[in-house]
Amino acid sequence: MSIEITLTPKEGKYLTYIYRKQVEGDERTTTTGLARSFRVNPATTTEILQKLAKKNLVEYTRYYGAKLTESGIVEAQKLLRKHRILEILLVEFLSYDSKKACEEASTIDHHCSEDLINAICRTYGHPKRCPCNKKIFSNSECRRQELTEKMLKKETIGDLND
Amino acid sequence: MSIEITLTPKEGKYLTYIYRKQVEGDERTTTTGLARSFRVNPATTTEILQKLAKKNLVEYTRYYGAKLTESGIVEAQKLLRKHRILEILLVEFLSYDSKKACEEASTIDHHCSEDLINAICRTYGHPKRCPCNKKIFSNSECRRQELTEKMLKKETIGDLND
DNA sequence: AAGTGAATTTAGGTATTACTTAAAAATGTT
DNA sequence: AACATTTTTAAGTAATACCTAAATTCACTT
Repeated sequence: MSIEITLTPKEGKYLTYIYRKQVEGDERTTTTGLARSFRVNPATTTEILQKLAKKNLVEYTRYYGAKLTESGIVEAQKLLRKHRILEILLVEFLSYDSKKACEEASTIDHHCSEDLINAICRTYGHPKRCPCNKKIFSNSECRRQELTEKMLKKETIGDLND
Repeated sequence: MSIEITLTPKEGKYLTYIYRKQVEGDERTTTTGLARSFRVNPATTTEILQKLAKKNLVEYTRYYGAKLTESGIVEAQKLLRKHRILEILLVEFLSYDSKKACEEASTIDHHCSEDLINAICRTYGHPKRCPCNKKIFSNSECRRQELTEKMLKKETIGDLND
């Protein structure tokens, strides 16, 4: 198994912010850009970028900015998947409008286990898009769990017929 | 409006623990009892009890123990409501077994807004019991929100008929 | 190429949460 | 009243997430 990556909530938020910037075509994310978005002092941003760099999630160049590494991209996509799957639950099942759904999802996404997200994902048939039409990245584990579930059901049915 | 009560996640867990003890008939909760349950040093427990006392949620007597105040009971019930409503979602909608549901609910209950909990509560028709049959405390705000929702719907229909 | 102004980083600091150990104090039990 | 146990206090640690002020680097202009 690969080495565990642990992220604090804020680190996660920075990571997904950088990811979104990158998707929009920005080669790098600057300290000031982050500082403005998160309404914090640039010094705070520098600190978090350094932590993300130490965890090998961003390639950080002093005085220049940061871009995600390969595993940074993977982590960001995992987090965005959590966020977007939650949005689906909120909109589809609880009738949230997509803006409120996004806000609420933001406060809990980091705390939700992958298991929970996968359970929602399976319930909605592995959706490919969130309510605002952004991509949801597929998760092989999630599909594997579904197969396991089905096999268990078959076994149970078998037992009943014994 | 009443003064805001803010609780850290751990303070919340201590509060609901004391509540449960009280329901079971225990007049007081001791430092050692808490320390054993949370697997921490008794000194840690003392500290948290003092903080809860400062927030007027427990009546804490040195060397004796703690019991909830009126507002402590209210807060504990709010937290337990969150926890139990989440359990319903996990069990009913996502097919969790009740043990796993409890574990997962514990990791997110504190972070869920009252709005989110109310939305789930309304979806399930203001359930009175969680999957393990524990009481879910009713919330007047939650029912009020439902009435508002219905009135908005009526208005919309009215508009269409204009 | 040097100077300047803006962006960025470093250094040092604060507050909060949640824990620890060790020593002091209170309790209750015989 | 003495002693063992429980509990508290005091002091300290580590992590998170901020800050200010000063130093550094960059980028642009002249």
